[in-house]
Amino acid sequence: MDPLLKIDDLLCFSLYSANHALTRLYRPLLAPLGLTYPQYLVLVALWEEDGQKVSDLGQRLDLETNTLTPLLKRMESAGYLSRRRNPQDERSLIVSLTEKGRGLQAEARHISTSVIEAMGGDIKELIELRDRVNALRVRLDQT
Amino acid sequence: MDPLLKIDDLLCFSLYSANHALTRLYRPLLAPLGLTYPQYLVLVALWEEDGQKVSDLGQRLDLETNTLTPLLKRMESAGYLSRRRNPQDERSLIVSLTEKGRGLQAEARHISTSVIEAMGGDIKELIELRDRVNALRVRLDQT
DNA sequence: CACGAATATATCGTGTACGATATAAATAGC
DNA sequence: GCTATTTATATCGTACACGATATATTCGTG
Repeated sequence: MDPLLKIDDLLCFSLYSANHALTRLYRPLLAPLGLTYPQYLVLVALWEEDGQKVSDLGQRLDLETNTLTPLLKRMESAGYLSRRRNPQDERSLIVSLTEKGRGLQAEARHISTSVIEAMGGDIKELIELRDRVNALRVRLDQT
Repeated sequence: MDPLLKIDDLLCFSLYSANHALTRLYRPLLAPLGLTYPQYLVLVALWEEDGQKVSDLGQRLDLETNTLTPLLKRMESAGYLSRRRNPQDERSLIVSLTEKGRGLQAEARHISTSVIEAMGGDIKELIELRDRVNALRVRLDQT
């Protein structure tokens, strides 16, 4: 049988499944903050640069507005960010951190540490894997 | 700033995003067959071993019944598989391929080829990446 | 300046994911 | 052989993901 047609042989399955495993790892770490894993990624993006447009976040996270709009509304309800129309262009929406949203960054350091530890702790190895997976992602997006 | 707190620096994000990119790659390939990517993975698992219990599939694919039950019902409606109670133990459900479901395996070879090509085509490199990602997944599942 | 095209976000429908809970069948102890 | 427990699947509620479509704002061209 084609060796690439067994479930454990598929790179696509290993990525699919590793992503699930990561979500499961993050869940209990983020639950106390009332955050999901995609919401956490939004926070990371905003900590890196506050006041982004929805389309900026979409580009950074590779998500469409049909995913982001309801997600951002939930985060707004939870008090982590604000959504305001851009006065320069009323079509676009500026997403900004609240004080509460900025404050979570301190907690996040602890989460990062836990995740890296669960992944094995070898930073050099993790960075190499990250770069390879990122390279694959870029290649796939070009298609 | 902590270099592991920038969105592009997170291994978790690269996996999350590569998984999305893969789903997008598979979508147009699977759409003509009326299949989603997780449904395709179920077929791959059944091509490898037909007549598995729902719990076997769950273990192989790392999914719960709350995900699999509706997914398998949709695939049954589409005529790709049958769901029958195990006569030896009426609690469990045996999932078996129909003729139609088995027949898709020929088409899958073409899909596999397209995907590998989109990934860059270097099988050796892909296998190495797969093994590394799988090792990470195993480590995460142990936690 | 009018109006069609382009842009930015929002809405809708379907399909995963998964925690929590429910239901039904089998098993273990007594 | 009867009941408590365990096991296997199913159901429910919430939250992504995303194709398709809608709405509102801006831009471009005559």
